[in-house]
Parts: sequence; structure tokens; C-alpha cells
Amino acid sequence: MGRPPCCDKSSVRKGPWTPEEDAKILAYISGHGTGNWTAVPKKAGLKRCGKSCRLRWTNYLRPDLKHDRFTPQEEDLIVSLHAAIGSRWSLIAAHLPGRTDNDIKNYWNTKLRKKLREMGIDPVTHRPISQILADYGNMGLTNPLKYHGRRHHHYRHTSLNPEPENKLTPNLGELHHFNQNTNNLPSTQEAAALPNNYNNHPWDLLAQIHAIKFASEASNCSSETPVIAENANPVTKISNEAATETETSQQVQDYPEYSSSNSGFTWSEFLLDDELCASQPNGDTELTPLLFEKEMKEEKDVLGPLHPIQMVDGVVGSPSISPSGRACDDSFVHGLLEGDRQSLLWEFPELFDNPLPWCNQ
DNA sequence: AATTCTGTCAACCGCAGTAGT
DNA sequence: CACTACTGCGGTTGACAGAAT
Repeated sequence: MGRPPCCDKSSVRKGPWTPEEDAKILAYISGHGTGNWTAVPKKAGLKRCGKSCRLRWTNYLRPDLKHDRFTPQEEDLIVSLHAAIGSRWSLIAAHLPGRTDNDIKNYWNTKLRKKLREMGIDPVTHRPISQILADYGNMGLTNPLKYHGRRHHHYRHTSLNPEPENKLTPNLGELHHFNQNTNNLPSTQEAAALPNNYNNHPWDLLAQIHAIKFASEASNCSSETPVIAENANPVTKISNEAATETETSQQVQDYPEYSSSNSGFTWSEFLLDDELCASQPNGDTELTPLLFEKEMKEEKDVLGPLHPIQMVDGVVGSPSISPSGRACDDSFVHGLLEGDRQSLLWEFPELFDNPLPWCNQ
């Protein structure tokens, strides 16, 4: 049995609030203040759930709220804070007076995320999309593409994850489909037939798959040479330059020598289950505490020791969010406050014990 | 003019944390 | 310690309006 509902759903009103309802709640709160929201509807004469009343007040009626458009300065701050702390909307909202977490979340989902993508920046990691593809190849130096199977930890914050939000990549089920049925890359026709509108996003799916594959092959060839060399292969290079959909597809067609039939690549490399992951029928893996610990260790092996990132105003960020060190960029966070530092300290205590490797150089 | 598509945003849902009993 | 109620949070939904076809 789950928790009982907070109110009798059949007797409460739902949907948009009327001006009369707004007036009632405003009148009640101006006389009694906020608190004990479950009692508010009854006392204010409203046929609403207390939770609904609280939401209406905090997200719309509160007198200190701004209802005008977001300013460019606010936009910058949201992007910077999201880059540093992710989708912790309430924390972000704490830095934008007069804005609610809901406001910011909506603005992010409808405007900012799209804007970043159009700029060739992955809105999840805030890194150039092309660089992420390249980094996946570089990670392959020790264990090519092993992170593709992970849904839950840091690597879900990449453009190559299988999360529904991120349509840049086929999900594991689809990769599994190719692995099981062809043991090969999908043909152009197969890619075109993929579900979920993968072909509608700015980056062509097939080209991406090829780019990932080539990065993997390059890393298998040499454990010393950087994977994405300047002239490693045309498709990966193109993806490094944030190519447009047509350019990338064209490049794939123009270089048939890189087609799957000429390589020993198999999709099973994407699908290796970690021994500590519980495989699920849908291809997902479950992260156990033991696995989390193991991943943290492996992550350090791959990326090196965790180092804090010195930001422009002297506060410290997390390399698991920004492993490239882009935080040193002047455009990065200006507004991180002590609360955020504490939050990072709590999550990544080891960050604060290390020297700053790349800043103040 | 009708229909479909897309963007926006208020509101809802379910979960987690916590305080009170 | 167990249970309940409350609050806060992030993800998601759906109504609506305007644009595109």
C-alpha cells in the first residue's frame, strides 16, 4: 500500500484557477499568512487540494514574484548554474530573486535547452556536442565505449546517453536490435525506419553511430595515440566540427571504406553488462551501491584523480560535471554562492582536498 | 477556412525528507 | 521506533494560443 492521497480527489476542483479562487486565497493568506496548507482550502472556502493551493501561491500569487520576461543576465545565470549544479531548479531559483523553480524549469525546457543545442552545445553537459563524441573515443583508450550501458551515474549527463530526453542517441534497446539482428551498423534505410523520430533532430543518427564506431576502432588500434586525431577519419572529424545534418550524412556516404562491412566492430561492445549491474528485460541496468563505488573508482582511473575546478570568483566546481575544465572560461559561473559550495562539498568531498591543476597557470 | 503542428506555461503527480505524535 | 501528515522537489502533462500547412 502506498501513501493515502492528501485529500479526497473526487471532491476537489482541478485545473486552472479562477480569479475568484485567487481572490479567496489571497484574502486568506493576507489575514492568516502561510502554513498548514492542508487547512487552507477549508478555511479559505476553496474546493481545492491544499497542495494545489500551496502551488498556486508559491508559483503565481506570491507578491514578490516577477511576471515579466527573463533578462539576458538571468538567462546567463541560469545556464551557468545549470552547468555547475544540473537541474536543481530550486537551488537555481534561489539565485534569481522573483523567479520560481517552476518558472526556471519551464524556461529551460522550452527556450534555453533549444538555444544551446542550436549553438552546438549539449545542454546536459554544456560541452560542444562534437567534443563529447570525441571524448567517447578517448575514453575507449582503456575500455572502449563501456559507459554506454550506464544510465544512472555521471555518464547519463552526456549527449550519448539513452535517456529519453536526449534524442541524440539510439537507446540500448535499439542498439540491441542491431546487435541481435545484423551484428552490424544499420543501413541508411534501417536508420530511417527507427522509431522515436531520431531522424528529426539536427544530427543524423546514422552519422553519429558511424562516428562513435570509428572512435572505437581508432582506440582499439592504439592505446597510445589520441583517438580523434586531426585526420583520423573524415566522419569523426566532421562531427568534431559540429557538422550539420546534411554535411554529416553526406560524409558518411562519401566514405564507404569506413562502412561496417569492412570492420570487425560488433555492437556487443556497447552492450557489455557490468557484473554488478542487474540486467533488466528492457536492456536497462540497475545501479547498486556496490557498483556506484566501483564506478567511482573506475572513473578516477579513466579521468585521473578528481580535481576541483577554480571558477572565476574563486568557488569550486565539480569535475564530474565539467571534466574538460571549461569552468575556467570567463563566461562560466559568476554567481555560485556558499550554499552551492557546501552542496558540492557534501557530494564530492574529495574535490576539496586536491590542488588546482589547471587554473592560475 | 480548416486542420495540424509547435511552443508555452500553469498545474499535477509521485517521491523523498522531515517533523510531530 | 513506527506511523502519519506536511512540505519541497523535479519530472511530466495537458490546455491553450499562435504559426504553419
